Amino acid sequence: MVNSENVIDELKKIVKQKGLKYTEQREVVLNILLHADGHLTAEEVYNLIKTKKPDSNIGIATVYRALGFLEEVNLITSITFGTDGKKYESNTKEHHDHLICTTCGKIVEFMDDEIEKRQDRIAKKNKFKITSHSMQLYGVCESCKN
Amino acid sequence: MVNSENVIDELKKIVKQKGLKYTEQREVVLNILLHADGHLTAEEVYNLIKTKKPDSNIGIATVYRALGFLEEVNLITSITFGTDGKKYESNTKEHHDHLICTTCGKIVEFMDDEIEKRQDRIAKKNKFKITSHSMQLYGVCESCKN
DNA sequence: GATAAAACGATAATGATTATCATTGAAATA
DNA sequence: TATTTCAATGATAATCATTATCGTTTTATC
Repeated sequence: MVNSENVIDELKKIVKQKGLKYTEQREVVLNILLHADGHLTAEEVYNLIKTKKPDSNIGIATVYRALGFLEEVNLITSITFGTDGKKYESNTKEHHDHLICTTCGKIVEFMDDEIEKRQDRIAKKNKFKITSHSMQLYGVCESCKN
Repeated sequence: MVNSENVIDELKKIVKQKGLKYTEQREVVLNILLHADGHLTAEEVYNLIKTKKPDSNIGIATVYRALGFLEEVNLITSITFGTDGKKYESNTKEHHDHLICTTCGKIVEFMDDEIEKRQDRIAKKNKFKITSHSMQLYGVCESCKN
């Protein structure tokens, strides 16, 4: 588990290394994801910024750009499911997969070492060099079963 | 492994059971997916129908409706990845997951019983009733490594 | 401070998907 | 078989998420 400051430093390092310019907007977007636990759409990130920093004049396009950039440099991750577009979360948490209730939208995160190991083995067998993976179990949670 | 006729019969049964009306269009869409091996977008299904049955006057909206319906009744499955929308495949094949090359788009299908078992266990532990799952490993395939 | 290029905000454009609506056609019934 | 009803269709407008454009603003370098 990494703390926020380290991640911001990481961002600064990456930006410098790529010869790009450091802007507050990317930092703000990353910060939102660092502190919101859960999975946010671009729209949700945008609205949170508007709420938390009413004076900041960030545009929705910049949010999309920042999210794209942050994902590209691997500081955040996206998953797509359901109907409301890509959802993002920061990469400071341990890696995990998702159990999703298709009725209420509740998301439970889990991790299983054995599954991870088997995934690696399968990739190796097929001569793939794995960069990431995504796994979702869909179903109905206990409180929605009734 | 099921043959096409059985699946068409299955469709007929479902439609009747739901008190709906049987139409050629849904059958045509299902047939396309039964015979195309691979994963097709709605657009691709539409174009294939246009090619294979130039006289058929099917509309793109109907293709979307048919795909939605067929997925709902579990005759086909969709996965979403990359940038060109939902992709569909028929459910006549054995269940499997996907290994996707992010460079050339190649898809390798695989199945691992141990992973499946573990998924069930995880669901049970969290008191979810699983309806489906989706798992993708992303990476670079052998021929793209160079 | 001057300069160049990156990044921005506003917003138009795009592309996939969904909704609308008048018309067609399947199937139950007379 | 003709009638009736309502699901389904085709055409297309509308929507929604995302991306591209473009003139302006910032950042980093000199």
